[in-house]
Amino acid sequence: MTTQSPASLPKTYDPHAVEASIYEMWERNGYFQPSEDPEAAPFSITIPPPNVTGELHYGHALTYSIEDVLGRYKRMAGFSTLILPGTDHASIAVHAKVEALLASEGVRRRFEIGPERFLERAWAWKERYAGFISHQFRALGEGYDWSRERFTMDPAYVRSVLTMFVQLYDEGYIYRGSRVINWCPDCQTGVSDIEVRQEQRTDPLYVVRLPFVDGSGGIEVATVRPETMFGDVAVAVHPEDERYRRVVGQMVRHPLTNEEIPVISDSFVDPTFGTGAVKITPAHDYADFEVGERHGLPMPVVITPGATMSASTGEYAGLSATEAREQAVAELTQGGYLVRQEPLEHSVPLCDRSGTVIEPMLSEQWFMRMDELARPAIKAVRDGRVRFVPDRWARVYLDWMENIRPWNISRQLWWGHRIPIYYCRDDHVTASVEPVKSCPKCGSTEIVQDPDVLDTWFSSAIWPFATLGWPDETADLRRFYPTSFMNTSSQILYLWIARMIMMGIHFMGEVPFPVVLINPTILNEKGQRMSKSLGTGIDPLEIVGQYGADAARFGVFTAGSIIQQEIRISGYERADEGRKFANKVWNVSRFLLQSLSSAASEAGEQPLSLSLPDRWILSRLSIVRDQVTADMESFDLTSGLRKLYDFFWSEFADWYVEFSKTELRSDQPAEVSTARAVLWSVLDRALRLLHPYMPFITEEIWQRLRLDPPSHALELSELSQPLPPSIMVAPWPGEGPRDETVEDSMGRVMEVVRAIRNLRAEHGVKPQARLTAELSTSSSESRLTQTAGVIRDLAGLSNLTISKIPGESSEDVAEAIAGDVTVRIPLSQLTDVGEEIARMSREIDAAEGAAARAEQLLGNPSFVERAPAHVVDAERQRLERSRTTIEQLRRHMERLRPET
RNA sequence: GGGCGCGUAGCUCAGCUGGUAGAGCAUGCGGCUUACAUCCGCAGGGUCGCGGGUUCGAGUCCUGCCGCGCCCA
Repeated sequence: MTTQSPASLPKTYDPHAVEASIYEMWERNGYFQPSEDPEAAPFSITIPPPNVTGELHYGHALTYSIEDVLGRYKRMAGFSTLILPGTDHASIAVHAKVEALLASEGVRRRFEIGPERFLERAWAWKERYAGFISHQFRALGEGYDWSRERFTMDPAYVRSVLTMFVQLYDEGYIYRGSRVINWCPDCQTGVSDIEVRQEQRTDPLYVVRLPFVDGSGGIEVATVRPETMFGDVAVAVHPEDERYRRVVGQMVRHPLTNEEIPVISDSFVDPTFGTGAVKITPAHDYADFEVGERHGLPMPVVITPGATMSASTGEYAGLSATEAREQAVAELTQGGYLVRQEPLEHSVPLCDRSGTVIEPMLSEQWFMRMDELARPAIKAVRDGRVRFVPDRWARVYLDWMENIRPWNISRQLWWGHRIPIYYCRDDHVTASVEPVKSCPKCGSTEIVQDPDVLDTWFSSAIWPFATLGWPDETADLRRFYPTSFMNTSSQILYLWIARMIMMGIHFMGEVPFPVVLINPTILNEKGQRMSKSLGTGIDPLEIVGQYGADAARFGVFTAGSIIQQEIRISGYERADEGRKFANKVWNVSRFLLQSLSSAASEAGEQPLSLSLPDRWILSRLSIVRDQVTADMESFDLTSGLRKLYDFFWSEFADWYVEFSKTELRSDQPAEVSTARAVLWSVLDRALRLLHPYMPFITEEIWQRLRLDPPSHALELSELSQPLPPSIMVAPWPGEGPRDETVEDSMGRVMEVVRAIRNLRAEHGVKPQARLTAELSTSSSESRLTQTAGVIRDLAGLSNLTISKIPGESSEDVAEAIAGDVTVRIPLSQLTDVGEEIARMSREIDAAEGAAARAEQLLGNPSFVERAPAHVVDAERQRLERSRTTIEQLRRHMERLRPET
């Protein structure tokens, strides 16, 4: 951070010169840590932990900046604020990365080097990449408490996970069982249902005839996977299907295995699909597995974890599934069993992680019973103890929760939390957080631990309290649980949000957070979901490097509403807009600091004497303050930032700063010192409002601003000496004065200025030319006389006269009407009469249009009768004003015309 | 098949409980006006996807279609 004299600001804001040192200053002073003040209410967020191997893309900048904006706002508003950062160990993702690395070294499978060496490599990988994410967070300005950073494989966190497992095991929620699971042959592990995505494909459907053993014909079944026929144990038909009623109970001879299998009836069969008869392969199909269970059928596994045919398939053994399929089709054709084949559009399960086709496979795994745990979590959302923003997501959550299925929590991987289950030689099972040395049942010391690890999402389910120290009753846990807010993408609503709510209630007795903001999916300019691994992501550091962190944040908040389902980031236009905005803020501040430090500031103590423009900007700021505060509370962060943008640029810079130039030149010392105080305090308050969004530039300017507030400025800003050391810990601006009359008056003054500018532009008057103008109004002229100076300066006038009623002009004039004010400028100062007449008729056309519309509305009796009084009244006034305008302009044109 | 979101100016998007359509970028004209040319002033540009309906009045509510996307089965 620079500490030179306030007046020596460079002409252009350079984010890169200041950002790193400002962040370092915040962190060094401990501003990211929660205040110890026992009076301060807590506000806490445990950030959604990114994958430790991943890098953040620009979409993440939205998620994580939302947390930072809320955190900074709440901190300023007096809360003891904790934003706790961390990363997730991402079992499968790390496996994929490390195995790719090993492959490049010629190691084809992790099994070749064994778990110990593999884990060494995994830790090395983690160490190398973990720092990168925190670097990205810092570069974006996220004010997280790094002293409390957590990783899901930290020793303390591991203990939390094992404690969780053992308790759930002891309570009977976790059990070992054989079920058909989603096996990924590429990742070499099972994955849960929600880590599988469906893809529509068209494949040949083979219709195969299975002959009855008694020679009385056969039954036709259809399959897209003939290679699984080695695992067929039955043929099923619908119990009410008349076509097959007689054959239920008969045996058919399987053409590939030559074994006899029964025809059974089960109502799961869809009689309208295919032939209405289906082969049952319990070990390799989810639905067939359930049929197999219901009917007590054998469940032979015929495909190996490596996706090759198992030894039991005879000459097929060792073939890949594809090879086996071709060979089986050939054999069936040859034997005359293949009746026909036809194309079928169906959905194929793919591994979310690797994209490989999932092999449904009977396997022994650890499962968790979810229905009972889901019940209170459903209730919590129904009661509103957890609220979704936007609220439509509550239904998506409830739909899933109400149909929840057992969760396969074991993974055949090495990187992760090893399942704390120990077996002795006699297969006694012990669950224990601490390593088991001897079997508690038989005393055997031949103990082996279960080889599998837990699903990563199992460990993230306790993130909101494990990070705070659970199962220990830490001070942080007492103070900051439940947390205050959670936000994430819709994609992990089931994987993570639902499970956190269930586990929070189960272990802590309270929901983990009252609000879940589902932020929009960020798409790139082609409309693809932004993802580093798909190569569709933009590195936020690239944006920060090009435009600065504040601009990068501005870009992500203004690209679309954060309430939407998706936001498309097309190019860097919004970040560029943010960069320009930052420069605008910078230059307004630069002007102000120069004005404050100019020689005239030695004018001595003067009382405050607020002019109309002063009162106007103070009132405008009060309104913006209230709106931004409301937007923060309702999480409409896009709206809040837009309002600040408009205020800074279109009101403060474009109008008030220009007004103040006139006031600062005044020969009245009180006027000068008041303008200074107002400038200072408006900038101060506006910077504080903007700080959560654009933390760096606001800090950089505020550090200079705080050095030397002009007299009376602090009372307008509700601050007192000594000023806070950083804008981060300065108070959130309180309510301020609002005055509608003042806003209305200034609105009319601005309208007059615009009218004159418009007149000048349409007559092609050079900007340097100074004109004389005459203003007249039928209503009170005091606001015009009060602001004559600023009107003159802003409209480029050398002379300005103000009168009560428009009189007759002694010379030809151009005329414009701004509300109840008539503006006249002698035509001799403008280009020509023809131009003025053309302009007039355009004006008259516009006024006639407005009048016609109002007339039509007012001519409708039901409008006058039924519309609210103020709407009708507004139309009447509009009509009257338009008519006056038309009349006046017509008269004016009459006078001009004879001379043309 | 069920659910959800989107379709507004050339482009990207705002438009809360219904009351004469806005911003940024782009475009045209004029300007280095001592904070800013990363700027200033002025201007042009929209049958708010299409059809019905409710209403005095609909971009905003209801309904049906069309197109794009996401989620679930």
